[in-house]
Amino acid sequence: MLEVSQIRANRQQAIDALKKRHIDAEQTVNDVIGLDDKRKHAQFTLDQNLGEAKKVASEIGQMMKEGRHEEANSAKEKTSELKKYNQELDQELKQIEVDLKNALAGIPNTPHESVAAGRSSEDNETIRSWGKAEDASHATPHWDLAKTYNLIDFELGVKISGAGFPVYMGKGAKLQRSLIQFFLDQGEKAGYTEVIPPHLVNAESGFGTGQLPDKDGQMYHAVEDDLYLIPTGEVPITNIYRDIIVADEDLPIKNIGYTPCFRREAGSYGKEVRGLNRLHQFDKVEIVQLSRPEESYAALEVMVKHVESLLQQLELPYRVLRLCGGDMGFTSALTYDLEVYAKGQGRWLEVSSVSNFETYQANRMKLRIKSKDGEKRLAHTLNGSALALPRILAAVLENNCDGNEIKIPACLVPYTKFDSIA
RNA sequence: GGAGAGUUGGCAGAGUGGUCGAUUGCACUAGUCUUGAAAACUAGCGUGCCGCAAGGUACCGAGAGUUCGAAUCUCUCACUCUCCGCCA
Repeated sequence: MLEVSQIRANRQQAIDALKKRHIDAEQTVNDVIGLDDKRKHAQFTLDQNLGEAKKVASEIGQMMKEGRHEEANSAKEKTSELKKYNQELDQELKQIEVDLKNALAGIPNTPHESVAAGRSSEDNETIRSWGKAEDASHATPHWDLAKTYNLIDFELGVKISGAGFPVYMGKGAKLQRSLIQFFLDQGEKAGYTEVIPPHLVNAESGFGTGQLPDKDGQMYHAVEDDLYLIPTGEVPITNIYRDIIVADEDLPIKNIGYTPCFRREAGSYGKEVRGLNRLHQFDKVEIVQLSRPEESYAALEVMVKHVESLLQQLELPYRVLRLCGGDMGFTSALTYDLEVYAKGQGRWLEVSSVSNFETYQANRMKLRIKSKDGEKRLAHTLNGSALALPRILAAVLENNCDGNEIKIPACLVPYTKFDSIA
């Protein structure tokens, strides 16, 4: 959620920045400022009236104490009208606050100045790439390899749950688990503290990181208990710090966590989503940072480098993209996507998304920093996949198969305890 | 799932209708004292909103209600603890 004070101070910049998302925010921004004006006025009037009511009440108390009952009774009668009026004002103020919050929550984050104004993934900018994306028209896609080598059973998953819920088996399961362990260990080396958060969250948490109300239909909802299955570890891990004031000297705060992720992916079908490319349940290791505003963009770069080092150790060719305004998530100010080249499909697969949300999530969550001299300000939040498992697994299988056996990348062998799948 | 007891500021813990946003202790910050530290003493020390400020206003788990007036009374919900039941 954008801050009203920022919108007021930089009204035109905000509108211009949102144009990169192809949103004309002029009307909404004016509405927000108008509602905020109304809110301030209503708050002022209410406070004044409450003060008056309070004064009368304490006077009555004094009269009662002194036994002046008649005076007290006549004063009581006079206050009833004031009381009624205050109730109306209170309702009015609450309504304005709800309207204002809804209007604000409906505005996406303002893109960073480096973000281009494109419309779709076509307009994303490739920042750099590593490794060679070999032509391999004869290479095999992972869904065939998974079957040949008995690593993943997609049909079995269909029986148990439905499409998009694969069953990993034997060395496939071990490889998956090894990747998770490798990612966690690398994160710990980079200074992240591991957490294992809940996999179901309440609506407040969903709102805090911005999944609600924007992406309501994309999450599984356990209606009976009004809990949502997490679409990413970002939600529970970032919400650890909801309604928290952190001491400046405790920053940056760096957490890493492995969680399964659940996404409804309503309406997806076709070869783009075949095999492991898009699932309803998948595993991911997520890194989250809370940062001082002036340090958040430096932190973002370091996070991207961390993800790159994982891909390099896995020897997977990749490229780093800076997303354009039209392709960027609702809550993000700047997002880098990392894509690996999957030889068997001849495609780039998105395996990580690293974002700086600036104060957008912090404002929703009321996550603040308190400096030594008592000054309070909103923190910046950042997160990134480090990494998302299924597509990494797909790329590892496709890129390391020589037609005979699949070689395990050296960095994983200490975890898998086998160096090839034959 | 059943029965009972609770939920107050960073922590502990008073407060059962009228200057209570809240006694006190600990922790924390600054100062005095000290060669330094400790101790002692002094002062400060929650959050939101309105306001240039002075100040005002709201918040005692959440929401609603009774009352001129609620931390205190009533109702609903959430959570915690104890006992019983069930269970990896």
